Amino acid sequence: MKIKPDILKQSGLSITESRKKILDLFLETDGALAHADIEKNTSSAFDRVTVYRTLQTFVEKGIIHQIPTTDNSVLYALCRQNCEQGHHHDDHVHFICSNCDKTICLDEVTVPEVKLPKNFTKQQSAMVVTGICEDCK
Amino acid sequence: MKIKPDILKQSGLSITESRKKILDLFLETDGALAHADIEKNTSSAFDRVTVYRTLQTFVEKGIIHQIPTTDNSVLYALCRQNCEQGHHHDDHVHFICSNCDKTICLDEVTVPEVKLPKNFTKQQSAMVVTGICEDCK
DNA sequence: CAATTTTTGCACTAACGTTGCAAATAGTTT
DNA sequence: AAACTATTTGCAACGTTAGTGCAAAAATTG
Repeated sequence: MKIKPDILKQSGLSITESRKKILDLFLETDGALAHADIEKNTSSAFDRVTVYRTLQTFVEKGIIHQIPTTDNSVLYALCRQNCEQGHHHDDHVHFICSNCDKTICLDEVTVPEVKLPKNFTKQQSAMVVTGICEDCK
Repeated sequence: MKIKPDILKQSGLSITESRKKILDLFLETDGALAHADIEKNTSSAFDRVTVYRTLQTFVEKGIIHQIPTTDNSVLYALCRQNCEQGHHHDDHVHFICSNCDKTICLDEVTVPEVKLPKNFTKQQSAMVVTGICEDCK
């Protein structure tokens, strides 16, 4: 398990209550978190705006990444593995359970390469699989 | 090119001005459309609410599908190929151009299969690639 | 073309996200 | 450790986006 202040310090961020708490939440949580989840889980200890700004900052610094969804919600997740030192791999597959609605980073499953049509250049790719997770089976 | 009334009729929908117009838009457009694009392109001929409801209905009936994004916007697209008779394939890759911001359905590029960890069951999968499209090259 | 069903538009409400600015907190210097 | 500087936070206000109930209008049915 990583030590929170380290993650923040390595990213050149001041260490504040909200950042520690929100980072904590990510470290404790299996799946991905939506803005609303964070507000709920911090029992509104912080202002909505702070949460927005913290998430924004974390994304900029590469601490968390965003997960695409089809339902107008933005999800954020921390990569567990191989993402220690600032540079960030979010090339793994995300899994959304249609039963419990949790979003899980499948760190072991890498997004496969696809052959794009001529004259298309790839920068990034993301993959989301929906289905039933191991807990709901 | 498909004939609009047919698509509507086949889905068991009444044929109305708004539905024809919005369906038209999708048939004319290369890429995906956001709610806002539709309002703009119909020059506000219809109420916002009508647009929302029309899109909802189209998704339910499998005429259009939603595209996952990371930026809190919902995009809708019509499948060009192999989606005639009600049943719907949205198993192709979506491409978002980081230059012109258009979202394009790569109907020819199928989402590759991935091997999920034990006890995960797949229902659907989606893949989004960002990069530079053929027009911006 | 009249009766029934469906769809539309309006008004209202709710949720989400952003910005400016003053107060508070964290980092830095001596 | 105190004083200074820089950063971050919370509040208030604002704007946009999305959803609902209900009466009017349009479409379908016979």
